[in-house]
Amino acid sequence: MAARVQDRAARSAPEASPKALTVLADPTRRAVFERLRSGPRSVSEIARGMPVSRPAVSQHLKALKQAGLVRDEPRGTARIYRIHAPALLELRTWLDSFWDDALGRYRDYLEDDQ
Amino acid sequence: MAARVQDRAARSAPEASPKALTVLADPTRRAVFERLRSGPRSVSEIARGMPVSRPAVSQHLKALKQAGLVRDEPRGTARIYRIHAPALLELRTWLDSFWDDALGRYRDYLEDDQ
DNA sequence: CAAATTCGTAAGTTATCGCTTACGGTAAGC
DNA sequence: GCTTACCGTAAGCGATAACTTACGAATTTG
Repeated sequence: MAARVQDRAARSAPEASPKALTVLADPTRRAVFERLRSGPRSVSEIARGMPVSRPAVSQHLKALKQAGLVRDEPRGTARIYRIHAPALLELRTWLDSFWDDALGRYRDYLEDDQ
Repeated sequence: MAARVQDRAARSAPEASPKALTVLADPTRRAVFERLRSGPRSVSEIARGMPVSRPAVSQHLKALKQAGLVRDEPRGTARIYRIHAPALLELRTWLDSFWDDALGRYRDYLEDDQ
């Protein structure tokens, strides 16, 4: 079991944490992002029924785009936004590597407590 | 393939997004959290070599604790902090459900482009 | 018991962030 | 061609958040 701890330590990679974490912190921006979960939407469609103005939604979409979380595409005068999966994978990878270390140490912690 | 899309839509759960997301947004606080990745540490040990003061680290630890991401334990005059894995699982679950929808739609998007 | 170490919190300051209103630019409809 | 719809950005404002310094509480050490 000492070997297990050593393995985890070796796996602790000096990995950069994704920008997605910073961007997804704001609740309103998260709501915008989650509206794209069921499929591509235009800006007006996203803003419809939200407690903030349409320009505010545009600003959130800009931030999401810069973080690589969404892609946009013109469609007449409208602009269609969709979730860009690869950025989500990056976040997932970061969390997974973290999860490996944390869970293992958590098991050790519980065993020691026993 | 229409059935696949339908399955994904049915799996779209009205799930609350974890507080961990808000707390892990700040880069400095993320650095504090990542210092606990290799094992439990005292506050002074965490603050050593960081660009912010020790009280700042204490404040970050307080936020992490309120989000359930860390647990603390007195040890003489010191206080030992460690990562609390279950909160990490909650974040992982949120991301996973998101991932299912996004990845499927991303595949559809690429196929349509083909 | 006194000195030293470790830590949390309060108070105050500064910078950043999210929002609104206002405006201009572009494409579709009549 | 003129109007309408849709969108991005600039400017300005208010609120929040992160940081520093200062202080006091709790524990160990000599």
